[in-house]
Amino acid sequence: MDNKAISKAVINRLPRYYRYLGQLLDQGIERISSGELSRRMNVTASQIRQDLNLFGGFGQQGYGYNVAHLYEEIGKILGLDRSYSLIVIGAGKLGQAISSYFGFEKRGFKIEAMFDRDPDKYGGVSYRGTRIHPLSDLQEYLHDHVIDIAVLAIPADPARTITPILVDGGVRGIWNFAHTDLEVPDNVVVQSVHLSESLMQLSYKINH
Amino acid sequence: MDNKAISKAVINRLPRYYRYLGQLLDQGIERISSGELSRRMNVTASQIRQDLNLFGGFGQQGYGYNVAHLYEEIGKILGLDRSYSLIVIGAGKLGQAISSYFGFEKRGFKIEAMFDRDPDKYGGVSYRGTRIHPLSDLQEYLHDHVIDIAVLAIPADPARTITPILVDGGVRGIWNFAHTDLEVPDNVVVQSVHLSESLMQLSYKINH
DNA sequence: TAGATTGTTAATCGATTAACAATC
DNA sequence: TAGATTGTTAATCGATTAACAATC
Repeated sequence: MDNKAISKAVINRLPRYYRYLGQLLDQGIERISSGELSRRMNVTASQIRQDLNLFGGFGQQGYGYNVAHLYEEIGKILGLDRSYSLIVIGAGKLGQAISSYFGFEKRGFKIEAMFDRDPDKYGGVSYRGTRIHPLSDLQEYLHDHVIDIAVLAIPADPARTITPILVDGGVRGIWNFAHTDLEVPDNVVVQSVHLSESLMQLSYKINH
Repeated sequence: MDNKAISKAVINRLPRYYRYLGQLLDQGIERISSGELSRRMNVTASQIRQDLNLFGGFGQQGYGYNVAHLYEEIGKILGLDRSYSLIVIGAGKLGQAISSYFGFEKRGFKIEAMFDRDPDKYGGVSYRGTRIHPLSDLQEYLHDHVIDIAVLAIPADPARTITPILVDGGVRGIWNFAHTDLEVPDNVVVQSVHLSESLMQLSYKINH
């Protein structure tokens, strides 16, 4: 699947291809050329062909790309052909927002449990009865359950404190919403969403 | 302030510099060399010097950079030396999470109002008494108030529908959490946070 | 002054775009 | 077949890193 080395830039673009292909699929469009997709996505056709070709010949000369096939293949590359078990650390508003977002579950990201320092405070907030455990039970929980991804929806300091517990507990990936970088060993990946940095980039753009 | 052209890559890094400098400031550290900062941030010293030099000589040979001064200057470049009026469209969990995040207000991002198709549903959810208006009042509201930034915490379809109302209403920037691209004229900027794409990037990394 | 460290140029690396032969 | 469009190489562009003279 990953014959040639895939650059970070391409990986960042893949989910957007996936989104547009999903839309085309919904519209009942069967095939698409790099030129037409280029017009819709506002990227060059050349880049589309370069990107897609990294994964092997999905296209066909004179025809273009089969939407359904390409959608499925990109889904596979992104790892969306399997499911993931998640826990959410932090049952505040952000943790609730993530837990209650239906779209993630649809894609195979299943939230198994939530954790909070103060689980009583958030009685009944979670979605579909996901239980909120006390944070002190985290280590034991990870000992008893196989968890692929932990979502950190807590402040920076506790996020740094909890990270080693997650790593020791066998978590493979951390989706980090805390305003801090995290140190993890090579076998664990971190994907950060720094909301305040995104907002600063917006304010920069407004002023320039 | 912006003598030389500033690349997108540098802008994306600025908030991270700002965060680290803020930490140094909290730790009472007065000066920092590009070498020491490089060690802490895991980037090359060369890149730090290149980046910071775009904005004019903040450093001093043989000394390094004055933390407080550099922090302030980067804040100015990011537009954090002024305040912004915001509205949040969508009073669901995500809209609530954003509205109730105290850090934004501290940085001068002031949430003036929230809007929802169904404002009664979310009675009393907002932070510090920010009022939730019916979405049907949006146009009139924007006529009567100067709003810098609109936050879109709603699904893709309504986000596309509402965008022209925001643009006509004089909004300067849109912080977009909807899973869609938005079309806006040149005088309006869009900063998107595509959470589902971020999660897909994480799943890609876990599998490769 | 001597040492440290920046500012800045040059070299390298990587990513994007252009072009066109291959081929469906 | 002729036309369309990919796959892929080469050219360009941009971003990062290395190196070192300038200078505090």
